[in-house]
Amino acid sequence: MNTEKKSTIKRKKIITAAAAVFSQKGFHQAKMDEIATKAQVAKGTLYYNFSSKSLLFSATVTEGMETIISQVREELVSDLPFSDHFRLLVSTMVRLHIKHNDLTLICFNEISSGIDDGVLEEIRKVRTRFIDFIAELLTVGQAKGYIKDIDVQLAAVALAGIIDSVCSHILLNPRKTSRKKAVDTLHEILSSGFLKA
Amino acid sequence: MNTEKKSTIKRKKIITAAAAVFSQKGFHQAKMDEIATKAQVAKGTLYYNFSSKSLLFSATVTEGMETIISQVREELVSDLPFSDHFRLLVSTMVRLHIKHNDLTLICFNEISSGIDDGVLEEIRKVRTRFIDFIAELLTVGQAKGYIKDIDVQLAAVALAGIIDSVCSHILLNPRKTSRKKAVDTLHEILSSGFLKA
Amino acid sequence: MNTEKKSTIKRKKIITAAAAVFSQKGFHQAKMDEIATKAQVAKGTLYYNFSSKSLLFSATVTEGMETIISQVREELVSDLPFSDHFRLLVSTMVRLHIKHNDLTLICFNEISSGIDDGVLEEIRKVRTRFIDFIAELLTVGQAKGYIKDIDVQLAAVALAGIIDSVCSHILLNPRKTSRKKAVDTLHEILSSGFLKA
Amino acid sequence: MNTEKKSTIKRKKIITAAAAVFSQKGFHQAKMDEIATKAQVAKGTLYYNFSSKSLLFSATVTEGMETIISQVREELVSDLPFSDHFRLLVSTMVRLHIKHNDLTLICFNEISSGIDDGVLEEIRKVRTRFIDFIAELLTVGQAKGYIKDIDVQLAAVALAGIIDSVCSHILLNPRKTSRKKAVDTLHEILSSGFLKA
DNA sequence: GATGAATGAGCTTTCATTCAT
DNA sequence: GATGAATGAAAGCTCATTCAT
Repeated sequence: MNTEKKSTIKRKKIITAAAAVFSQKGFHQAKMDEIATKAQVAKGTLYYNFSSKSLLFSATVTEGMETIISQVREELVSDLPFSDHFRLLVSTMVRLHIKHNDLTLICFNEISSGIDDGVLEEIRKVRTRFIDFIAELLTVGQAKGYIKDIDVQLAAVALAGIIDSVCSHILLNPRKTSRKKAVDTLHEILSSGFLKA
Repeated sequence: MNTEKKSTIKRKKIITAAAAVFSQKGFHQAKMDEIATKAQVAKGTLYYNFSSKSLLFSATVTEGMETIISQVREELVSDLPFSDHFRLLVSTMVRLHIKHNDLTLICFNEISSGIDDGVLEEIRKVRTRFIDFIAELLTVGQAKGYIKDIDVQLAAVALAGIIDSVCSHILLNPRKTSRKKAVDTLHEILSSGFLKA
Repeated sequence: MNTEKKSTIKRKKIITAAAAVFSQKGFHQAKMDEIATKAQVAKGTLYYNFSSKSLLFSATVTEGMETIISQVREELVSDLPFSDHFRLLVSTMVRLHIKHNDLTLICFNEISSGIDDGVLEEIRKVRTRFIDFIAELLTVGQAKGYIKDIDVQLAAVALAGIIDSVCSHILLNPRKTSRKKAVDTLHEILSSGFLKA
Repeated sequence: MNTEKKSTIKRKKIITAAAAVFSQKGFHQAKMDEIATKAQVAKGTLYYNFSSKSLLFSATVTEGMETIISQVREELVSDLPFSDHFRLLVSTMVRLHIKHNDLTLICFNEISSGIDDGVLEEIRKVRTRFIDFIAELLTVGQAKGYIKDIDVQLAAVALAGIIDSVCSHILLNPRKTSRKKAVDTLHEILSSGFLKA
């Protein structure tokens, strides 16, 4: 038991370090050396726990995204009337998106960059997993009669994209754009679109 | 005249090949050897025309995006009534986004991954340039009284993000999602939002 | 103990190989491949131990020169009367200069050729270190009343130069010039100059 | 005639530029591009006049050294009594050595650095030519009864080495060492050696 | 005679991965 | 389980040289 725990702790240290480095540098620019140093572990230990860089990346992303999804789920449990609930959804997603910027960056931007095909597939699954989760939320909204009768899958993709884009913009231009204003605008657009009634 | 044309032609061949390889493989996985082969020039010629991989990347993105912007501008000249015009805007952007998938992929996804700082800055400028262009279109719509009084900059970011996300989805799941349906859904969302009236 | 020794041994093998190749080919013409082959290690091992070619060069020169200096110092310990002692100094320097031709060649000839500035500075320090060592010997001679009252720094530079030049000449024309004759002539010149009394 | 002159002028411009660049950067670090730029000539023109970099180097050194030798010869014509004449020899050589530092640097320091064998041979000849010239001066001195009966060839090598070394030292430490003091010390050593009478 | 765009062999350096300890 | 010295394939980049104009 002790031994197993010890190794579990090391595994976590590695994943945490990996998440930080991967998100900061991107897959190809992240070096196993740096991850090992940051995790306070010898390089060999990385390979003892994950058989390749790609697999470490895969594990990092997958586990991280699971965490985010469960956090969103937790925070959305509420008894607010729907109009407030939709606003909460938007602001929660923005907050968590920014908080876990490392992972979302990886998950939404590093899709193309020439990683092992097998691993790429894994990353896509994670992304799909996230989209499905959003679609699920939208379906609930439709069932309750608040959300329009549109293709939830596509709508989820659109929602993820719009939030990712706006959050990245906030992080890149923190002076020009306040988070509150961003949430307001997002909420406005997502509620009733661009056009005047 | 002939000499000048010749060098221009070679430059273009290189840029074209670079766009293809960069978008397919991402910056770090794209190899100068492959670009050279695809452009049917010697590797040295790459460096004779662009002093580094980063600069070639930068030139590829910048020139490509300029092309896209001017194409959108061209296609949007029309005398349609506004409701149709907005639909045209959406469908045009989707079409061109998909057509120039190489460049949009690079431009919207390769922002983080450890490229030279100077070049990164350049890429950001290109992205900003595109956002500004969209914002400009939205401002015109506001002036004509069709578009809501929202922050155009943020709205442009949102618009770019939503289109990018949906187009990537179409390309990744060509069987599941037809382009027409995607445009319809996008138009619906962008016109009047997710919520029932 | 064993582990430490092993890495030390490899380091030494590399330095030895590097000294041979650098002196034979000069800094720019020396190839890391050749040094690796000669040291019987993989090229990566060179970089594992020395972070760049320049630094390997620097280490090679510095460590080598230290060795020479301590050898000269050892061999000069003697109780000979001064007149013999001065002859011993000259012949010892000639012998060691020729024996360690690799290093002296590097140290006195490769000063200009476009190496990293930082490393160049290091090489200059080594050279200065050697000159200072000679100056120290001359100062002792002055204290004992045998050596003229001249600027020891300049005299040391002159002494190093004359010996370097003559030794190179011997090595280049081994048939024409015997080492004994060279030492005799050097001793004559250094003792009482070119001019008749 | 006109055409020939024109090409001669270009040849000279190239040689001048080459001397500057080679001496500043050393053979391997000197780039044909830089020489062409400095000579205000297209790169092809370099190859039109000199079939390779090595040959350009060779020509540069040879022609330069010829110039120096004839300058020394000119300046040494004098009717001074010998004691003054020897001092003049030393100070003249120092002055010209420093003035033509480019060439002397090349000629005395770039001998080893992995240039084409054929060219290396050429450079050695130039060096020998210079040594022979000095030896010739010494022989005259011996004939006149002022210079000791030592091997003139070796003595010339020694003289060249000592002057090269001291001059380099002056150039490297211009603040610490005045040229006058250097000439005085050199003259003292070369006249009557290091030892007290 | 003169040019400069084009070439490609060859170099230094990086870094994921392995394996003896 | 854990380590880190050692590896070597692979990549970006340089630059002397060529040749069509």
